[in-house]
Amino acid sequence: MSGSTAVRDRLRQGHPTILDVAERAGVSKSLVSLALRGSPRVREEKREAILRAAEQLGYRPNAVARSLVRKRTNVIGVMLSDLHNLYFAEVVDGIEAEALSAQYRALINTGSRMAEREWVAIETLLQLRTDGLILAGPVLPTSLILSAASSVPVVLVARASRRPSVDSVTNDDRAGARMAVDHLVSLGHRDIAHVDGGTGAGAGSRRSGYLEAMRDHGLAGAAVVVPGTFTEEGGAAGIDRLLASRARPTAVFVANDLAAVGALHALERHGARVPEDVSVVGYDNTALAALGHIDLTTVDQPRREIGAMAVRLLLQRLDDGRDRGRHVVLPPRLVVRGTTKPPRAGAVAATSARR
Amino acid sequence: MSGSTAVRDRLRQGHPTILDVAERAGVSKSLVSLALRGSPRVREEKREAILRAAEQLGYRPNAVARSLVRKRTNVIGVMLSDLHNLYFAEVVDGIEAEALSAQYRALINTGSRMAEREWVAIETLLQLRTDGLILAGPVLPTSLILSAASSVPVVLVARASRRPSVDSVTNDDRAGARMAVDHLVSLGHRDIAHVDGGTGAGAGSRRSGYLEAMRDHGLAGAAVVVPGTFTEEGGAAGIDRLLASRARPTAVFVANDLAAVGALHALERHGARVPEDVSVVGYDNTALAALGHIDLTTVDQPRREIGAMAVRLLLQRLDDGRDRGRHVVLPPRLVVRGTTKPPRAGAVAATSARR
DNA sequence: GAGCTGCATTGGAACGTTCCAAGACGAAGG
DNA sequence: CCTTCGTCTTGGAACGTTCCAATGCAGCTC
Repeated sequence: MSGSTAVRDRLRQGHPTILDVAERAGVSKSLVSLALRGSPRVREEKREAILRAAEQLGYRPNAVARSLVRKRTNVIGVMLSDLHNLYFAEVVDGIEAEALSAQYRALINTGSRMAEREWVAIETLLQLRTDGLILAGPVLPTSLILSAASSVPVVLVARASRRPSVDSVTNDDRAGARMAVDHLVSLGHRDIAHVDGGTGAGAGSRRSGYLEAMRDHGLAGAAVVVPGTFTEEGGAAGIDRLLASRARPTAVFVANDLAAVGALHALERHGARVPEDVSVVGYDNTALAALGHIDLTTVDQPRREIGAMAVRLLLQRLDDGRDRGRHVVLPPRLVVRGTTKPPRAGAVAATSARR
Repeated sequence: MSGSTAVRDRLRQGHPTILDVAERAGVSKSLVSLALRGSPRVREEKREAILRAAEQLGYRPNAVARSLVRKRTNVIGVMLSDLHNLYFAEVVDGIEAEALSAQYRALINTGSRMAEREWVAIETLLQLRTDGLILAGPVLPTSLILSAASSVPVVLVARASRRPSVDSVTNDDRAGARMAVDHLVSLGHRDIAHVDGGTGAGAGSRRSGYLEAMRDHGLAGAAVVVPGTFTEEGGAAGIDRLLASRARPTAVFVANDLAAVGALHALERHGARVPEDVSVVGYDNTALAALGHIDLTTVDQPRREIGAMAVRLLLQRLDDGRDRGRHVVLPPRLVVRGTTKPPRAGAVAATSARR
């Protein structure tokens, strides 16, 4: 017995285990396990001895071993398509807060916006046996998402899904786009263009929302959509294309904040002042929009809430055994800042006259 | 034998294991293990049968079990103090690329800039037995960092260290600050103020670099430092304070980009045009600075390289058994954009006259 | 045809936990 | 004095891998 102790000591290089604690406290490994997990049926005196021994040895539970036997890691894997997009930072805040309060940990992995890298990230999380997966803004094909979902609960964030095997949390892009248009119309704008987001997540719905709102306001004839992307360059290129083809509109609704900043700069280049000559509305209310120097009117997505909801959906599948798909759509909110104001009298008249 | 098979099948709910694959392929678990890891000493015919069986069952290796026996997870834990800071996004790119090429995975956890949450994040990674830890911009006390470092190799990013047990990678903040000043001086500025970064990482060195450079240019008398922070508000408040106390300088070096954007806005508020009236230089060259609408002259940190270097330092300890501390300091680089230009003749004259 | 060699394959132990059925022990009850 | 009970404690099995020593077997040599 003391022989085996000697061997343990001699060979020890790594972390102390529950057996080391047991030996030092003079109890069995089982009791150590019980005590460390706070079981009420451990005699007070032994509990103290065990905690003391663990403390002295610098014992730290091995989550790997625990996960193996429990068949649960209590970890939620988060695949972030793009760390550079500030939009996701706050979503992650919501995920972490909600996960923590349910005794789960969130582990993040990123995909650098490339389908292949995203799959590597997901495969890694699956091999680590995370209890559930949150995919934030994935660009990879639905078939791969479904294949991941066949082995673990999956929630999609910022990408819609109708599948019963994959939950999703999105904001109501269509409604948000309508809010943007409604706001501009209420300021007196009628000549409102849209720089769209191409294949970006939610871009299609934002475009539809814009078109619907224009129609509802009787402005279908004034609606113009120019192609763009969710990038600064995309927004700037959209403005260039817009101004090349027609008279300057009095307002532009751009598909997201980053593109809106690009649009702001392009308008400036073209000699148009914002908001005096042209009003600009973005989408997402990222930290960028809130900068004093940019001060962009935009549509806010409840990002923390989106993250928290994603975790809740996961836990419902994990703990309550739900197996029907849930697709939550959260309402956005207009945030009025400095890039929108009523059009100048002349501009309005011109547009009215044209109709 | 077929009895136990039936039991396995009936009870199967979770993931298929190596045993399921072995059974289906008609070989032992050991051979499956060998084949899946690409050992050359498995007969071709069996290898194919095994791969086919694994494929059909949708087998996915259990990294938890593997880690337990190998006593290695091949995972590098990354604790990010703040996801909202774009500075770290690119550092993570470097970390991921370098880790991937060395067959490691990077797993990220965040601390929300609160020491307590940072410790939770680190503790989680330690319990998961990540092979090494990269702490990016941690705010927690050195004692805790040392305690983590006693059980696993730790590299600090964007926080200097002199300890032998903890490696670090930083940029040469002092040299970067000098570059900023040198640039302004070479444009003809002499009245150059500095809005500092308070307790932010590197802020102290940037301040020293500024003061040294001013002294070296014979401008010690013109040096002014006003307190700020690494935030937009910090930069704006710095400008407010600066202009309240004295005549407007012709140039300002602000401790980081975010604060510089705040400064830009504050200067605008005070009726000073940038760069016509005042030149502004930031630090970090984050994505923010590159926005066309902001176009900030700034000092670039080689962020990808910093991340990659952090991984390399970790691997040296892990694989080559290095145990002396290494503290790498990488050179920054000036990026000239639109917020700096020579001072107007009058302004220079005024300052010169004053001396 | 016995012994050797080398290759392909195998079973068992180990990793550090949790869980479970069962053990030890003293007190209470008959 | 023997049971029974309850409380606290224990050893062994299991989780899914990897690693290692050992086995089987074919072909070769003498």
